[in-house]
Amino acid sequence: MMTILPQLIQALTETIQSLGYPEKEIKLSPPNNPEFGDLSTNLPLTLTKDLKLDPMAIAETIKDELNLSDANIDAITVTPPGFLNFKIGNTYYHQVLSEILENEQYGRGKSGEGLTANVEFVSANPTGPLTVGHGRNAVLGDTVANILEWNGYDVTREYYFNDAGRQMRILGQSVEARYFEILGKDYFFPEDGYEGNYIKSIAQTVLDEFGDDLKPADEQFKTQAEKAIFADIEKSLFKLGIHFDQFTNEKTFYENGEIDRFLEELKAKDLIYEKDGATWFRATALGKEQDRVYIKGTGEPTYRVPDTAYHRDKINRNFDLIIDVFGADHADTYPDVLLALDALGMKTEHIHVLLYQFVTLLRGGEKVKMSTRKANFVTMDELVEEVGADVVRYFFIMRSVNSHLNFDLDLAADQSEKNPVYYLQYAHARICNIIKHGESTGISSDEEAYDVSLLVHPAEIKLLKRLEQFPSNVENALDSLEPQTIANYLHDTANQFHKFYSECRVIAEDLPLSLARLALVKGTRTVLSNGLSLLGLTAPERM
RNA sequence: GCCCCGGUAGCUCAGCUGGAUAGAGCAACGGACUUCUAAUCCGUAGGUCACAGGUUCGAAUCCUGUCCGGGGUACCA
Repeated sequence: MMTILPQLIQALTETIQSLGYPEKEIKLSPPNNPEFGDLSTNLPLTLTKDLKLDPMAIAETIKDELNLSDANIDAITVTPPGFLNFKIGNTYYHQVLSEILENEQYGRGKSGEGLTANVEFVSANPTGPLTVGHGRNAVLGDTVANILEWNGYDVTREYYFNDAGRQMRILGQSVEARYFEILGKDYFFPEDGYEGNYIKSIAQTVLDEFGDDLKPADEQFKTQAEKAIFADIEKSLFKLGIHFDQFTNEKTFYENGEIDRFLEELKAKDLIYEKDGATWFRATALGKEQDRVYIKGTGEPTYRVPDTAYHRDKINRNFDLIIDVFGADHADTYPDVLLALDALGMKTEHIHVLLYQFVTLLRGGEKVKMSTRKANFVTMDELVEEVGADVVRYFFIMRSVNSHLNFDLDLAADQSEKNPVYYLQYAHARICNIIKHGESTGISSDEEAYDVSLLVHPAEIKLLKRLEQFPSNVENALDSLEPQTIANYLHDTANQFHKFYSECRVIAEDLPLSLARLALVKGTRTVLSNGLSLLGLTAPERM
């Protein structure tokens, strides 16, 4: 079936050509006011200047010249100051419904077919449990990966971590201190050490497994801490329905020589120099305001170095699309990474950074200050335990990444029955119940012929119009990488369904109408269920 | 100082690649269940889209400036 939008654009293009008008990009969009029809274009307004004519007159001329006999257009109108409006015939929407019912995967796009994508997200170092702060990253990354997959991409979900740096060293020392504390021996708790109780239980585990004669600075303190914490992190992610295809360790790039090689190459381009006992990256030579330290006086590289080597590695793995999900605190660092890669002649245009603003947790109306080190945080596990994975995912995905997110714990927990995610799921559950009810009374559109053209009630048509927009909505989410648009779409669709439900009885005396409405209800279920699964939410059959 | 993000209803936020009368949820008020699920629907009330200029036929949306909040500007990540 031909979608109506390209059909209209083509007809308009041909018309302005035959009229000898200059070529313009043609935009068609649904007007706010339904009285103006289903699609409107400002084309006449954009032509006003070139033609030096009244836009209303241009609109009338185009209208008269348009040949839309093949399309399902019921009416074309012209409204001030110069809009051209199209009213789409119900037949078109009836065809859309038939299409949905033939295709369980309605809305799936093909633009990523044959392409690969890498989505790097979470990437929290294993120094403690995942906090709510990591939750936004995790849900965002996983949802974007879902969207890419749904559009045909072969997606690798990747978690990058660092177990060679300062944070991890202090983690090991923290465990070591608790170990000797348990043994009643002298111990040294590091400045900036990790204070959480989980450190003590890791120390106890080390004691149980390795005995009481470990010496200070034994590797096992750090190794066991990392192992235990990583196991917890993976468990927490699993509860949110998130899994990773690959974990990449920063250490790899030291061991395989990539970092040395990378530094050598920059040096060959005179982008590396020594000053004040440190090694610097000459970013100013590439247009930046200041140079950056690459290797500290202590001999330890700064995080930019392995990060850059890691990104080079991702580029070399030949993904068609590379996505990094970072918190706002990384806003200033990734440009340096890209800069160094550009300087080495690597292509970076296919790297997209998804930068999200921070989450503020509210409890009892108060901001909850969080620090992993101080163990003063709300973990993802606690949150998921309290409100459930669906609510957590929906809360994190329903807002734009550019917005600071206030997560009110009391609201999420206490008023969970009024949570918007239930609104969507309830629509799905209602649908399932209607279908079940139909079957119990011997009415099923699976078994009997139905006639979609019986759907003419305004509530039915409005719902159909929503369903028709699902594919373009998904496409839009893919292009913009803004998953909240899908959440918004689903909310509107559920709203249209609930209205339909309250106005139109599905299973009723009129058998042909019942069957047609049952078909509409099933089409709605397909859209809701596909949309919910894109967001990683469950689609319950009962609530 | 400079850079990034935000400022829209009482609260949390959509809408922002310029369109026609600015929306939702929560909170408030008033209606609708002998009916396929009332976790729903209908209605009322609620706005100087931070402020000031500019561009345009048209600005919440684009540009400039100011103010406020968050983040960054580390030899932390």
